[in-house]
Amino acid sequence: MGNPANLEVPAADLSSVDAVLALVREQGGRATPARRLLLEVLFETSDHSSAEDLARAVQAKVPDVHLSTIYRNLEELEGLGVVVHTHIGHGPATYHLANRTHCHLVCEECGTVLDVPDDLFRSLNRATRDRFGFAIDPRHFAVLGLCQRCR
Amino acid sequence: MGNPANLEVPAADLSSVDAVLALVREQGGRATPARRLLLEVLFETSDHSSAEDLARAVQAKVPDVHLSTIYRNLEELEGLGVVVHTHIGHGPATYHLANRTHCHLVCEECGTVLDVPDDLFRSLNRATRDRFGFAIDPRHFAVLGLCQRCR
DNA sequence: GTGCTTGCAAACGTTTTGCAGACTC
DNA sequence: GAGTCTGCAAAACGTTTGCAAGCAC
Repeated sequence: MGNPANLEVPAADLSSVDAVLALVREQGGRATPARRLLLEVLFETSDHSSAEDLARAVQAKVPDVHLSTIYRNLEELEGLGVVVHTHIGHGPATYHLANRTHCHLVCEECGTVLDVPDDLFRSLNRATRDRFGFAIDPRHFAVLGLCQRCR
Repeated sequence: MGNPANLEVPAADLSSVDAVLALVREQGGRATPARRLLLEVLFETSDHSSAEDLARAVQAKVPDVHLSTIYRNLEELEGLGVVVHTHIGHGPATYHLANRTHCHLVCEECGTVLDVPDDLFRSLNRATRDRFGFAIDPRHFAVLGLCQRCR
């Protein structure tokens, strides 16, 4: 209610890999090695990882997990509210655990990514809502511009 | 100065196709048929056109202009400050004459695109500038969210 | 054993690039 | 004639999909 972002995803239990796998099983899914490995990597990683990055990290543990499996699992986990993806300017989408989401400012010049709190967008959200009935989701797409150094 | 957006592009003379072609020639470029046709289409079109859309419109006049030529010319014209491109959610980039730029709100659910005035972003720009030294460019990427109907 | 999941290969949509010939100035 | 621009084909990029075999339950 006081939340400026609209999150359609239900809040899932993200306390551990096993908790997520239990949720997966509850929904009729299976606890496969590939899925567990991907979750382990997601729990270990904190920065902005593309599907390719995640695949590399998983493959460092078990080599023959295919990139398409990573994509399919990310999609599944996103539907469960476990994972969220963000588009950071050009280039590939990045994926995080849903409880680590935040907004991004990306420099068009040097590509620097600034992680910023949601509350920055509160007044924009109020304005778009009042004037257009539009509720922004500032986490899904980054906002581009010029960072301090490049201006 | 009172402009919330930072436009690196110099203000080009966009009064007519010929004015732009004169500018192109000034920069050592040439006034080719393909380039003239693309400019004509850009002057005639007002809505959000992808490179493919523009190619189709050009090809309706002269069939054998290739899509790669459209891309190359759009890139050139963008460097000259004549054209600007915007990313509207997923899907292809859209191109406009630089003097017709504006900001976009895009519904994640139904895809509706709302054209909105720059001044909506003024307070966000102030906040990112004060707190992070970051000057947003709200025209380059659309802001996603949920429109009135889909909420 | 049912049926979800996987690896692989191949396609996808958008954009970029290498090249030889054609055109503008 | 110098150098830009073109069409074409092919590649690049991130992502999705079809399929038969493989695994979780």
